Amino acid sequence: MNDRLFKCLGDQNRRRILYCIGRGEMCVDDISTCLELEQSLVSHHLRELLECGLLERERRGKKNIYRVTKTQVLTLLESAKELGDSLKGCGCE
Amino acid sequence: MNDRLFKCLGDQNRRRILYCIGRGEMCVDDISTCLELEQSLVSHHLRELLECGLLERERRGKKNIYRVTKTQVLTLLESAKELGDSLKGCGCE
DNA sequence: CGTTCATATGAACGTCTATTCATATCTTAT
DNA sequence: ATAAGATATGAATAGACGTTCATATGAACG
Repeated sequence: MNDRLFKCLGDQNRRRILYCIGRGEMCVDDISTCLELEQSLVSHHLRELLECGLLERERRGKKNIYRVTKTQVLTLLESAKELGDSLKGCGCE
Repeated sequence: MNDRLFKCLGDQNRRRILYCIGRGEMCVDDISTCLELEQSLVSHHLRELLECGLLERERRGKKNIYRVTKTQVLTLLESAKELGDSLKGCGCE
């Protein structure tokens, strides 16, 4: 268990998407242009994040708006970043 | 960046190894029998954890002793666990 | 030195995963 | 109803990853 969460966060583009949305909300196209990723690719990743329960979706007109449901994931990413940085200067690139 | 760390923690067996060693130290064979994993497999995973900088190795006689260098990773695993649990009851299995 | 214990390494294999391309779906406006 | 905008979906592909098996390495000890 927890495997899916880690696998989900294990992809850089998905983490970028989470960071990008942050505590606000965004539609697919905005994320797509913001991160310079293909719309289709973003959609696929959003689906995974959604199924993991990290995001929620809301229809608003033509657009689908995404929001981070569990903001804990942002702090988790932050701690991971700190840990990752502290691993840099120890012979392991 | 940070990609390798997440990928590393993305494997259940590697997380089990980290938990298993915990704040103590263990040799390969102990981990192997403790987790009921092939010695070879454990060795491969230890190598990855080592290269990520999460573990350090020490030769002691015939044995190789492994230790968790960055205990922050244990707390990180803990927070991830909590987050993962909170994701269970929201329609996403 | 040869043997045994403990571990590392490399090749091989199947499986999972990210990405792309093409197309379908759904919504609003004309 | 048709068209255009916005997004989702499915197939296909290439590359990465986890596991296993067989073998190599290294240390201690007779």
